[in-house]
Amino acid sequence: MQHENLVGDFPTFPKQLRSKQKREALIESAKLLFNEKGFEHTTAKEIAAHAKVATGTFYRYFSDKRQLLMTLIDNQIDSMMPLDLEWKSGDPEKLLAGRLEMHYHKINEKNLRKLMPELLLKDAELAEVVNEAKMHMQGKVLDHLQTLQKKGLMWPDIDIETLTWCLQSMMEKLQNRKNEGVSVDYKEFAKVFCRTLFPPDIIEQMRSGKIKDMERTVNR
Amino acid sequence: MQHENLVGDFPTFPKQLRSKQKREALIESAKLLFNEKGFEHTTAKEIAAHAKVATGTFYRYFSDKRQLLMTLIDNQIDSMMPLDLEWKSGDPEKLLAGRLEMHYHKINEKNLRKLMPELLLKDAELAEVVNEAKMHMQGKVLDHLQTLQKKGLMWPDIDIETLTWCLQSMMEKLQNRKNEGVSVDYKEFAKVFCRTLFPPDIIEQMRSGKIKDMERTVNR
Amino acid sequence: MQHENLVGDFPTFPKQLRSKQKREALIESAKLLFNEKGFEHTTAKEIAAHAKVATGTFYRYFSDKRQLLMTLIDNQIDSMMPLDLEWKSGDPEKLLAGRLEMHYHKINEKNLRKLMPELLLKDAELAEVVNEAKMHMQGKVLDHLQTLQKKGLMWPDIDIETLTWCLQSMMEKLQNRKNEGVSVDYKEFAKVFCRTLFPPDIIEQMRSGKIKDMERTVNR
Amino acid sequence: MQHENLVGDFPTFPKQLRSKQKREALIESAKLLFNEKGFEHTTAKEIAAHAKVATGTFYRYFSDKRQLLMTLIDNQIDSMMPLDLEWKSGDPEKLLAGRLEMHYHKINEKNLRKLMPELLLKDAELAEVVNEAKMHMQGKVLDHLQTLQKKGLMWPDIDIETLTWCLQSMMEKLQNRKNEGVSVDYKEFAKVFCRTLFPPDIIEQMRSGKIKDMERTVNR
DNA sequence: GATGAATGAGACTTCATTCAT
DNA sequence: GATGAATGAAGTCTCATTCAT
Repeated sequence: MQHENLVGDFPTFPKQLRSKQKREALIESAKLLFNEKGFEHTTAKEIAAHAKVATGTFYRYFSDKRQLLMTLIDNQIDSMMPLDLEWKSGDPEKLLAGRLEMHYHKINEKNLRKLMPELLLKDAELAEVVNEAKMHMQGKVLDHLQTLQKKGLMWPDIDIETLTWCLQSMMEKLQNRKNEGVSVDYKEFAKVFCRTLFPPDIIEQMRSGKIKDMERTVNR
Repeated sequence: MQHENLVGDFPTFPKQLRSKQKREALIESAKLLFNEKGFEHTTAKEIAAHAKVATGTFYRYFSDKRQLLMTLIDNQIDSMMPLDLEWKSGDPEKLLAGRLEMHYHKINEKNLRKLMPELLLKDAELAEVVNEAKMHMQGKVLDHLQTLQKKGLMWPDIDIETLTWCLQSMMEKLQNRKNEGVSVDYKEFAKVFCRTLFPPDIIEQMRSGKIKDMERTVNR
Repeated sequence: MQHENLVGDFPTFPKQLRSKQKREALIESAKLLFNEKGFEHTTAKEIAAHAKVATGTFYRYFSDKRQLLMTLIDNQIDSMMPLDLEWKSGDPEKLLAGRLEMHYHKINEKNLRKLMPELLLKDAELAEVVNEAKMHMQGKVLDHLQTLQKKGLMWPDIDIETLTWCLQSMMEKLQNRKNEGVSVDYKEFAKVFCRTLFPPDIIEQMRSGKIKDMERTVNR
Repeated sequence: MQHENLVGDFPTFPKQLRSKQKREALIESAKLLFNEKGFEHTTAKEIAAHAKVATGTFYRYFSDKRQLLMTLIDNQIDSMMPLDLEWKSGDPEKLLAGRLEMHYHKINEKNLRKLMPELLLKDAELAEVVNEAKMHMQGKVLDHLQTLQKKGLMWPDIDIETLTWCLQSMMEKLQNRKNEGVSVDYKEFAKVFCRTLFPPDIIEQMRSGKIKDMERTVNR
């Protein structure tokens, strides 16, 4: 039969495809609803309904609500990428402002937003997963700052770990702020961040192009 | 007997006293359990049991769990006092380090800890209460920094609101960190904060005593 | 002391008096509240509060809520007196209208009103008490009507028991109606009742005074 | 097989069927238990247990106990149809006796019995629903009696509204009586009702066939 | 696989009754 | 006796999860 041939063109995929779509729909719905009403106040039934599948179907794809949350967080962790801190020559404040904007743009596309805070406090396994990811990022940022410090581009007497932590804290808070719907002027934040990171003379030099290739130059 | 008379002056409010104690016990238990397992995962029954009273007694003192939380937060809000920023002459980093230590010491005595994050996102009334408090504090800090900026003690080209926000963010995060049990080296944080606030030459002048009475000096 | 003498005039009564007053207050409050919100929806605490005594005091005077209800009903039963059916000469409709009015006036002074219906259905003991009272009244009415029938004043072929029951039913319903606040025109009801009781020629005779002493006369 | 096709025409709505059955079971259980122990003393859990479903299932079909009661009453209201009063020629007492019997037979098949009295007094919405139904019926009866009065078949000087109310009251009481399990001799009641409605000469005429078609005759 | 009705444990809350003061 | 805080059993209702179709 012709019909069968037509169908045959997608031999076994349709099922798997539909499956994947349902899974995705569930994840999307969960993300949306968790953000809107919080994990505890979102019911499995609601998620299923929003994803236009039956309640029972929920449990075909996820062993339980918690597991769905885990999945969500797994997805999100990628988005918790560290801020790109590859300094190029030029005005560091402008550069950073641009980086910040892009960073948050990327993040907010797949953000779990307000979800995590309380949850992490109660679920050891969850907390560990997230923490590991944070550590990893923190490490990357740390490396960078250390390099910069070695090159003499940063305050020499500041503890890099503390600084890293401060940076990340502000980044997280900034993200919260965005989540709350407050518009953010990246330029101003970049200014503050730069003051925290670099001594004023270095900023001046960077701005005037005297420090061209920050990756290699050490000129103090 | 005279003693009896003396005692008689506080005509033994046993009921009221015990009442207050029970109320306190409930509050303490709630604080503990909320922090341990989170608001949603703590039941009224548990709180009552932990406070060694009957379930019904819980409802004598609080209309429900949420109201108890409100009480907790009310208590805590006082502790969300802004950091004391009255700059005296002397090394600003040392000064700030001392202030930070004292600030967090005070706060942590009555801390709600990990409680709030998720909750605030969903409960409009709650959020408002807390937000108002935050606004108030932010206002105080803002005033201070504005004064300092006018006196020419701070970076002249930085947006004070942004700066205030950054400071407060870091303060909050620092508190979180303490809550997580990580020990904090206030000195290092003070250093970072000072870099963010003051240009290096000013710090130098403060340190060397050239700026003696920061409250009165205006050297623009 | 004079004062003691004055007081002494009511040597031990005051306590008992106050006691009685509290008891009465409780009963009154219960009557009021039961009528307003129903037995089940009235709490012991409310009754006590309304009577301006402590909750515990309630249980000094009544072993429990149910017992208070029993007391209420005991009081009320007296008021379930049968309608006075002593026929005098004169217009029977006018006579009956007056009797009806007085009857309901007396009843409504101490009425439990809407209370009983459902309650009686569930509490065997309660039901029995009330039923007994009803029987007793029914008996009285029955006697009267039988006498009237023997005298030939009533429809001769009607079953007196059925008639009695009908009368009482209407009386009860009439009371309900009053309780619901509907104003009642006793004259009209009297007319209907009379038609039910007496053949038209008898009514005519009664009206014209031909039947003078209904207690003794039999003139058919 | 043909049979299978035939069955296929009612494509076996097993879910919906079972659903309906559960709903019915709940309603039946509620009716039974409400009558047995009263509304307030019956718990949702009990109803569910009696209907052999889980507690939660109760709440699938009814938002709460009260709503179930509403349903019950809705069902019952149909049965509160007014007594059929279409008079045909013949002995009016016999006719009425037959009508009464049939009327109560129909009603008692789906009776809520002792349920309503107290409930109606407290639940405004409930009371309204029932009252409306009553009004409607009262209206029908009223119309009939008015017609009869205009035709000169009834006591001319009696207020039809009062009479209607009396009739309905007795009807309701009669129903109560049946509910209490007392057997009822409809003949006797019919006799009383007829005396209340019709003057004796009319009854005589009806009986002797002089008033043949009561729907058309007007002998004023 | 999909469906959604069914389940029942457990959270929340009320209130009759007791009891220490 | 009086008080009213305390008790805890019991009712209401929700929702994560299962399971028959």
